[in-house]
Amino acid sequence: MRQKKVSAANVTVLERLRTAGLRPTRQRLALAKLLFARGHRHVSAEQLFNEAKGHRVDVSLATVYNALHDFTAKGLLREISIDSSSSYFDTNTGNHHHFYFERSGHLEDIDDNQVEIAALPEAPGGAEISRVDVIIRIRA
Amino acid sequence: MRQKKVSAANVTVLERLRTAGLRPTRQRLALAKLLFARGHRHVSAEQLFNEAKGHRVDVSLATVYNALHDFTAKGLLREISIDSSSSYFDTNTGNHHHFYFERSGHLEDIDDNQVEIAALPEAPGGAEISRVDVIIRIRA
DNA sequence: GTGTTTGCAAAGTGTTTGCAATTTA
DNA sequence: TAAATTGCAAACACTTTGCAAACAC
Repeated sequence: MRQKKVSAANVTVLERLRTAGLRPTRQRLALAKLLFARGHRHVSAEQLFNEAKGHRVDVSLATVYNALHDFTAKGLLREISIDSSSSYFDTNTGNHHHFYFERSGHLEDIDDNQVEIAALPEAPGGAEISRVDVIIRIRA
Repeated sequence: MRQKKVSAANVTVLERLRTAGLRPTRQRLALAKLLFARGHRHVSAEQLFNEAKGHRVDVSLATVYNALHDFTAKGLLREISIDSSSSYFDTNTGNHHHFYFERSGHLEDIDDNQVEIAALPEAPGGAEISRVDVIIRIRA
C-alpha cells in the first residue's frame, strides 16, 4: 500500500519532469516530490535541502540549487525575492499575489481574483509588462 | 561661489540629520549630500560607496552600510529588495510604487496616484497592513 | 557511447560584526 | 569626558563554479 502510493507519485512527478524537458534523475524526482506533493509552497534552497535530509534523500546543496533553478527555468517554479537575505521558490506559478509577514518573513498566497487593480500607468516607451506583483506587507 | 553652494547644501543636510536624531558626522554629511542632492534615487551600498570615492569622500564601505541603515531606521530612506542579489535604498520615502526593468535591474518610481487598487483582501486575522507594494515588471 | 547531471570543495558576493581609535556633543 | 561613530579586517550567509565521477538515454 505504501509502495503503491509512492510509486503513483513517482509516475506523476516523472511525467512532469519529462514534459518540462528535464531528465528525471533520482535527485530531481525526490525534490520534485517534496515540492509538489501537496498544495502550494514557498521554499528556500536551505529549507528544501533540510527537508530532503529529513526524508533520507541523499542530495547535495549544490544540486538543490541546480534543481530549483532548472525547475524555475522550465516554468515549474517561480522565484520570489522580497527579503534580500535569501530567495524563495513558489510552487504556484499562476497569477497571484502575496502577503508578506514582516516579522517572520513568512509568505502567503493571495488569489489573483482577490486583488483588483483599476488603474495602472503605461510602461515607459510602451515596453511590455511581464507581470504585476502586489505585495501586502503585514507588520505583525 | 562654489564655496557658498556647498555650504548651503551642508546646512540643509545637516539640519535634516539633526532633525532625524543622527549626529552629523563628516561621513554622514557627505553621504547624505550625495543621496539627497537632487531628485529621488535608488542606490545600492556599493554604488554609493563608489560615488563617494569619485567625489574624493573618504569613507569606508562599512560606514556606508551603517549610514544607509541608520538613515533607513530614521525614515530618511526606504529599503527595497526586489532583486535578491543586493538591497537598494530609495530616497523617496512617500507612498509610491515601482517599475522594475528585469533585464537591467533598474528601478523607476511610479507615483501613488497612478495606481488605483479597487479591491484588496483582508489581512489574515485582521492584522495591520504596513503597506502595499506594487511592482510592475518590465521584460526589456 | 555521448551528453547531462551530480557532488564536493573552493571561490564569490553582498553584508555584518568586533573592537580599538577617533570624533561629536 | 561620555557616548556615538568610524575603519579595518575578519567573519558570515547565501549562492555559484570547476571539474571529475556517476548517470540517463
